[in-house]
Amino acid sequence: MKILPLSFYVRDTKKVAIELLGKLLVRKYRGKTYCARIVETEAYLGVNDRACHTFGDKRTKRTRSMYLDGGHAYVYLIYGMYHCLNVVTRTREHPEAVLIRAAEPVSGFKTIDKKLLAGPGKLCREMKITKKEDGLSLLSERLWIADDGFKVPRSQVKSSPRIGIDYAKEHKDLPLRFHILV
DNA sequence: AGTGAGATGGCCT
DNA sequence: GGCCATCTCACTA
Repeated sequence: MKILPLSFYVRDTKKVAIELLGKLLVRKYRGKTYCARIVETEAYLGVNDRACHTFGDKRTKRTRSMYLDGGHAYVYLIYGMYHCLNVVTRTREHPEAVLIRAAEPVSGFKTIDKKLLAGPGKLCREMKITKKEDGLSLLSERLWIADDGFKVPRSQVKSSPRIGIDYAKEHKDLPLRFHILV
């Protein structure tokens, strides 16, 4: 069980999005440890990607942590009631990130129902991830991603358009969503 | 099985 | 004031 090092995150965002599939997301909160296998991600490619919060180099209070170096968490509130967890990639000169859209429970959860963490809002709700974790290092004690040797053959990785970004005009159909085929 | 609406709040213009 | 990188439940068929 190897914690992913900084060098994993400071790379091409699309590559990171694909290689995060099958990795273990681990969260420690109030004495409990939640562990889940990542099965769906989306790449957000920074200042030139209309779907990305940093499109046009938009530096706001919300996007602040996207301008950290790779290996940090970017967490934001959506629809007033849900949070979304992103993994910041590349360097601070390239505000890009990977949205963790879904995972499957491995340990620490009340159920191992595969639907439990299917969706970015549910994942954050069940893993107790909120704005408090925004900007947190993924080499921290409370939140990290690990490789337990689980292999995902590239032939099992399917790409498709990203979800819920109809406003992104010419970028809305880019195949930047990745998930593991069942 | 598939569609539609409501909840709800921080942040941008 | 209006928009969201969502989820759930109620409704149709």
